[in-house]
Amino acid sequence: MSNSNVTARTRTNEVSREEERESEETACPECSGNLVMQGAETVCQDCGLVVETDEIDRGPEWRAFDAKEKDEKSRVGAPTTNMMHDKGLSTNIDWRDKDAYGNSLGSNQRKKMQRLRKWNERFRTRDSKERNLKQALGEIDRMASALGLPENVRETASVIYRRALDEDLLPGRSIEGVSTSSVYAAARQAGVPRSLDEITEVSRVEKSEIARTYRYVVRELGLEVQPADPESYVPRFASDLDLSEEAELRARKLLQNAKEQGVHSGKSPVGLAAAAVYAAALLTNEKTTQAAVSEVADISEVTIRNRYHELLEAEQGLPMA
DNA sequence: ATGGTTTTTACTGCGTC
DNA sequence: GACGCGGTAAAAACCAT
Repeated sequence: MSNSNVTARTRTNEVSREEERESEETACPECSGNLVMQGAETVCQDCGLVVETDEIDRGPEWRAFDAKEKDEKSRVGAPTTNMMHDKGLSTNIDWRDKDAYGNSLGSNQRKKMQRLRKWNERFRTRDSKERNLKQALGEIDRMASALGLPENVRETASVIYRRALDEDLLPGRSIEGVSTSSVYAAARQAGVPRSLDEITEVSRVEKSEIARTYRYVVRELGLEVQPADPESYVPRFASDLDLSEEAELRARKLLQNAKEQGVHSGKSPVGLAAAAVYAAALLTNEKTTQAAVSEVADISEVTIRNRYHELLEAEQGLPMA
């Protein structure tokens, strides 16, 4: 250690100690975004709020006046660094089978060292997974709030991601892609689906990759995601279009009806929902255009037309509900 | 890769305000 | 004339094989 480390520094005051304890929470108090260290400051990744400026002083609290005194008073190792994910605190075991004096080890010792290396490596990769997870969770949170998804969806998305990580599904796939897929799957499982297009809007990866990764994750994890229920899109579309409760109910009926008759197999759920909403608006004499529905549902007008004809036809076949 | 199905794009004609 | 709506043909996207 160099002599410059020996300079006296003031002790950390009580206030910053208090802050330190509180900042163990990694969420930003303002927007609950991720916190990151930038030099001596802890700032929020999302809103830029500076949470903590008063960094703990990690220098020695004593002074030494010569090398001998320093050796006596020193009781710590290398300074911590932010450049390594674990701040340089993890253990490294040399690959050489030599002891501290450079002598070769006996065969028993060699075996022991091999075992130690193995385990040390295992714990270290666990650390890297933790870090990976942190980043992914931040992403999941960001996307979920951008999509207006409730807390429990983020929860399940995190669980899915964790499982993917545990099953070693990550190698070869981007963190982004997998976390996006987790959000997509979680939203569907929770009955508040978002279309792939909507997901793609807020993700940093392309649609094709999301779809591919999503399929992969679902398959490998044996996730049970039934095809999205068109009905679950209805409330959102209806409220986006300022339609009445009545219209919303009407749309649901239309869909249930269609479901019983099996008209909807193979058609995109979003298209069905959009068509039902449009048809319902018509039936309740509320003002909407195909263009408007197409807008909020991200579905072409043509598809809406085709679907809503089918819906009405199905309605004819059955007694009015 | 291929073929079948669904969705989208682009365009056209009709009626209404 | 612009707008909403309906229809069509061809292209594109998607899916299972």
